Amino acid sequence: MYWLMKSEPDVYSIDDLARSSGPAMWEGCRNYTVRNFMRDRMADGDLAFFYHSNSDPSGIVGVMKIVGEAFPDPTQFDATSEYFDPKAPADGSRWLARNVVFVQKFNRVIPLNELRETPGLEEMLVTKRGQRLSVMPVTESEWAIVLALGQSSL
DNA sequence: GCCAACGTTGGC
DNA sequence: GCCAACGTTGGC
Repeated sequence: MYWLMKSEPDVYSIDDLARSSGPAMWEGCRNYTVRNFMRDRMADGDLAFFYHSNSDPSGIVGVMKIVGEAFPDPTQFDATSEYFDPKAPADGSRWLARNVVFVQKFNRVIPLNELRETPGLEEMLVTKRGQRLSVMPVTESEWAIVLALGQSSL
């Protein structure tokens, strides 16, 4: 499957991922729909768009790859972390993380506005009003269209 | 910084 | 199990 995963670049950007020598942990997701995606639908080797949220402009900035399986997010047990969850069951099943590796940074940001205006992306979840999931599926045709935009030098 | 949308919590 | 209150996301 294909995915879109959001991060605020002030917190973690695609440049941070590109600098990372090995896999990076995608942590801190605290939404059950996202948890279920990461647990049940996401697979080793899946590709994902890296989306910068709360940015100027917000948009898709590159591609990464999921490596390995889901595992308990260690930040849920870390009292010093902003992601600490005092009610998290000890088995770690409430909040999961995934490892990701950098694949490519696009020549340019593909802003949300452009996604909304691009034929074929009318149903893309990230363009929907009120859509707040930080991890969401992308269809194969959406993937191909966005990838072509990202590899153009417009 | 505003606020719409929507997820989560908790009283009942 | 309903639903009001509250918290969070994230575009603008």
